[in-house]
Amino acid sequence: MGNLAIPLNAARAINPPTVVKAANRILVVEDDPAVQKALRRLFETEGYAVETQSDGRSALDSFQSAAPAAIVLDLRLPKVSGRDVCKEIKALAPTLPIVVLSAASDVSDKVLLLELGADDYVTKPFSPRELLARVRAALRHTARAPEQQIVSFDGISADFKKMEVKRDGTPVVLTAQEFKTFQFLVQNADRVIGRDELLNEVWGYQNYPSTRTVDNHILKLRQKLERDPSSPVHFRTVHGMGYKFVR
Amino acid sequence: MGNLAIPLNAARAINPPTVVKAANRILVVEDDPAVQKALRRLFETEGYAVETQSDGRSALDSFQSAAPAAIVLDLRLPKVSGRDVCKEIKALAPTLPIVVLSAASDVSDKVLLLELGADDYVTKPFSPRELLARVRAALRHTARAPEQQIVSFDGISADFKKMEVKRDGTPVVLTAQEFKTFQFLVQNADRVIGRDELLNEVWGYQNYPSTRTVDNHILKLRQKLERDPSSPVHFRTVHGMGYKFVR
DNA sequence: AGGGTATTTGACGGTAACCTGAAGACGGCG
DNA sequence: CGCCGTCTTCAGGTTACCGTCAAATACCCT
Repeated sequence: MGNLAIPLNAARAINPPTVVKAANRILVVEDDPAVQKALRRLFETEGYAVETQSDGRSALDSFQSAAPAAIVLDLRLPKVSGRDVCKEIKALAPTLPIVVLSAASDVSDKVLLLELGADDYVTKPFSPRELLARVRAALRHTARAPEQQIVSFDGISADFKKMEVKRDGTPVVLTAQEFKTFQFLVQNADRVIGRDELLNEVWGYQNYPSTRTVDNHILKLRQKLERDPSSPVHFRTVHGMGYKFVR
Repeated sequence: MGNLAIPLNAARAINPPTVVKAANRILVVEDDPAVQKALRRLFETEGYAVETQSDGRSALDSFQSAAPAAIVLDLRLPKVSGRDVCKEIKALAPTLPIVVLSAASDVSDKVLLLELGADDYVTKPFSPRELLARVRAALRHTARAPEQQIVSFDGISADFKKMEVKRDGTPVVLTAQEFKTFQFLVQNADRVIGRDELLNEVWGYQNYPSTRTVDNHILKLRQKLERDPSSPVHFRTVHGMGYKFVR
């Protein structure tokens, strides 16, 4: 196996017999050398170990031994198309997160990506930060595989997979944004979260609403979930800072 | 949110004797005076301190002494192209986040942004909100230092993520400024910190409150956290110099 | 295209936090 | 021991922030 020039960080990944999955190793599959180099720099400065491959066949050959925590895959590749690479990897390692790089034109149908089994995608040209964010998110999802998907407290129970919330057994209808806000707050319980962070994490990179929007959604959540909305227990506001969820 | 009178105060903000990296100072590099002015207003009304430069050379000359927390950089610049500026700054200060302003045509090349090492970009014409959101996101991410997030001493325990402080197990309520002051002092324990520095770091550079303000917050902290506020043990004053926190 | 729902925006009032200025106490220094 | 500059403390006046509402816009489904 090719334990060649794997960067310093990967030094922990010894242990020949069993293939150890390095927590922060990323396999980058990209044919353009310039982009490949830039991607390597991007991820390495963020503390990831980077393994690169330039075509689909070598990617397929090497991903088992490299045992990355995530794969960044360009769709346009020589030899074996990126799509087939994606499908095949997903077949062999269904939990391994894959983030796809694709030209804007390819993305006209998201369906394709779902078929491929990709976990997320960014379209070129993309902002480096966005790619980073997506990879990190993908890592979070699978790394914390047993991320609490069902929570309950104070008569409220939520199932994030089914997108169901109940209070005292009776279903509560949350809208999309409300639900996302709720989920983010719950999964970051006890932490103070600024409005900016909420806007970035929940609303994402396409909408840039004013901060009043956040307040309104918190208001709705309080009305729907708090026993006494006028004196909230769970959705607390931290003056000058943001909000904080406690159960 | 009409902080229009702020520029006056900013004019008084002379004499940084020691070069301190202000938590929220932004360097704007933009040659068009109108845009420059607009950007200044945008960031200043949001509470950031703004430093401006009109061309690449001065940007490179000044960014070290200005010590901004982030840079907003127009790609089309006189003298030295924005691309080179970006590359060079990234070489000198890899962790300093850079958000690039560019015409749509400039980013058509997928490679460009990655090669430059920019953290994020917005294409002209851009929405002020979007730019703000991206800058904030960039700031938040790099600010995520592996600082000690939980400290305890003498019956006092603090969790900076949760923004919780307890004395002998009972919660102590700190206001936003009090908390920020506390955090900064704790994370710079045993060091004498002048009022100027405190004002820069905790209050930001743009509004320059009278020095009484700092005293007042120290007072509050002593009242809330010291066992005997009249003879402080942890929040010590260094006559003629400033304050110093010891645990 | 139309109607209904979700989301966003902007205004307004109340309230908590903040800043300021003055008066007195303390400390350093001759 | 006395002077002067610096620090502490206190109490309004002012600002900035948050919650709420209602109107405007975006979104979706038929």
